[in-house]
Amino acid sequence: MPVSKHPSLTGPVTLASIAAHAGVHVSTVSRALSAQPDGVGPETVERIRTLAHELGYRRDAAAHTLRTGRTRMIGVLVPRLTDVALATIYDGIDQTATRLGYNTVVANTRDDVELQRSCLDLLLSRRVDGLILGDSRTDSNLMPELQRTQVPFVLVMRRLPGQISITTDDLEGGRLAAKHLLELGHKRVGVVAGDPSASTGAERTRGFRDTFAKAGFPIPDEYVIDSDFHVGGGRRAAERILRLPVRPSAIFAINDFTAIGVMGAVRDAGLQVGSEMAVVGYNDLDLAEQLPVGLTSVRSPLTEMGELSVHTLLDILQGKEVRSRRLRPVLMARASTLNSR
Amino acid sequence: MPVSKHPSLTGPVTLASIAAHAGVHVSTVSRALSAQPDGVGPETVERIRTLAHELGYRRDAAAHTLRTGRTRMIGVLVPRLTDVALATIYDGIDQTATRLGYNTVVANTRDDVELQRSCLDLLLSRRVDGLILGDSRTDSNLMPELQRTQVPFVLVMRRLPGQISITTDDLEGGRLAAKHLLELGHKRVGVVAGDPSASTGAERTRGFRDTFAKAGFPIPDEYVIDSDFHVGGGRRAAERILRLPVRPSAIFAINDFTAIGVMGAVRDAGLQVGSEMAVVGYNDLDLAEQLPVGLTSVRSPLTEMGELSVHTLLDILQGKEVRSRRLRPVLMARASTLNSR
DNA sequence: GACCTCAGCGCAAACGTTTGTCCATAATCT
DNA sequence: AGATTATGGACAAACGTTTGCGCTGAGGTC
Repeated sequence: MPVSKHPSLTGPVTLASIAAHAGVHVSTVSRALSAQPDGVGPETVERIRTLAHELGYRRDAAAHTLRTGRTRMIGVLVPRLTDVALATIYDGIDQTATRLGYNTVVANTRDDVELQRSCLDLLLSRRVDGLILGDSRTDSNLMPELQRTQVPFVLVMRRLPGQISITTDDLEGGRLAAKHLLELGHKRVGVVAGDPSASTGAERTRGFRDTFAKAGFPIPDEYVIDSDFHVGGGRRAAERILRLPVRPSAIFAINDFTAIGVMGAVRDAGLQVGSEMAVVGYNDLDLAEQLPVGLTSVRSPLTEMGELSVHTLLDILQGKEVRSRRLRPVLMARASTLNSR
Repeated sequence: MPVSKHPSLTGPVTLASIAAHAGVHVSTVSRALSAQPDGVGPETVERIRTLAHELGYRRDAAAHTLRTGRTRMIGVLVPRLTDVALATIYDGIDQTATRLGYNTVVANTRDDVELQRSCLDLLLSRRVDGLILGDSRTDSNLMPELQRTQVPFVLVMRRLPGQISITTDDLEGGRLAAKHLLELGHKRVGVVAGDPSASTGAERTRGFRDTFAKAGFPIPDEYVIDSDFHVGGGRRAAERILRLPVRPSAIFAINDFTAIGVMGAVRDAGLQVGSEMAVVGYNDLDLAEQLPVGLTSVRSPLTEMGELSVHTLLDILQGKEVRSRRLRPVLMARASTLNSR
């Protein structure tokens, strides 16, 4: 416990103040407090360390960064943390980073290109050692600018051509959902397609549509509604789908939150989720299984993606060769489709 | 666009390098780039600013902090961001802070007292101007230590006696839930009580139990199960409640996520949520309304709590007098209780 | 025309670290 | 015993900003 046994120094406790107390030079204190105290006697190290602890010393991050040029910080950009999928990835990132001696600082860009730029500026001016981007979009041209800064980065969750990324195989995920519905006999289906500028939205939708097309049941464009990635967007998109002249028997939603919105719309249309309208989500958040009607969902290993993105970034920082990874999705079938015999 | 018209300077662009280009002193550049450029000619300001922009200058946060002692950063501590309620609060915090010219840095403490301390150390060594704590616990003694650091802070979501906090009136929220169930004729109910060391858990539960007791139906201890705040914890607690010799007709869950876990357990026990087992949640996340069985929930203004906590903290920073706030909760009745006639 | 004012800018110190270099003392070797 | 080598520590510079102060010269006042 940093008790104030040494009331003489009231101001902020710095290396200099510790040095004054210990009667040594500030550089000695610095070395004594460093991880490998070279060139300082063992008992001096001990004496200084306990003194520092007693005084409640905390290394000043700003000064440290200024001097060394390194922050041991990695910046993370996500669309929004209220999306549990992204929050889970960030959780994986933060845990792994912490374990490896790094800190993270996260910013929400709301899928807004302007905000993306300003958040990036912020992180760069904080001199992050590297970046993990969870919000990459095909309609933004941040990448060339980013590469000019020389700050290493990896993408997570969403891909972009030519960039290192850690994602799930979203094409395959879309296919899995489609095959599942096809096996259950669905021929006419709707899609809540998410944001086409995000690779998640685009690829999950494409994998899904391609599979239905190959099976002989191409999905007309009016059955595919773009949306955001949230409950409200799913709800609104589903309302449009349910108003179509020929109602589909199943709806594939781009993620679990939009799927819940779909469920709400289906319910309010007087239909039973599962028996009268099959619903498939994506990500398999832990709440999917517990919903009153268990939600069939394509599981993607979110925490693992977070971990992997940190490891990849750190490999880059150490000059290692790295490659993109696409993790394998798995379909978890539940009542929201299985009760649709 | 920061085009590299000036290839001469390849290194990082600093005030000094701009000064060299412009043929002025570094201090002039500093002033020209500051918000109110005093003592610099208007045309010099203009010239330097465009030059800085062309070179892609970004103020070095570390040096700025080191010199000024201020960071315009506020640190935020939350149990975990995968909890949508906390993520929403953080979203409110971050948006408001950004709007007011502050940045936020968040850390997850997982309701772990050890982690709390180390995260706090981290934020303090980063010299945050103030702190917003969303993870305060009655079983941790961080407060005295924190007060010694002189860094201003406010609590959000959870209260602690004697500290400035922005919360909802959780006692009242618990009462609202109880009154609602009493009006519907429920006499024997279970409670998924959350973490008793968090004021949210303790007070929602207390308000709920007190109201039932006053109505003549005290809730026995074995019908009140402590839990965490997540889906899995809700599920496990509900499983225990459902195994009780005399099964209750309703379950009050400490938040919406645990309520979803309760719904899963109820469903798997072969009961219909709503008609056979009423369920009440807390927070009214936007997904509550859209669930296959709409979840009755006590709405708490999460985003507003976030905003208010920032304003309060900034008021403290400006030396203003501030007071704790308890926002009013509202019960949103839906199918998970209304279909339980 | 001498004096003052003040705008515009340069000078230098300081913030708290880290780290290469150097010096004194003590220990080791021949 | 003298020369050499570790060893423990001091010294000082540097990282990029900000900011109080001082200097110069142009314009205004009497």
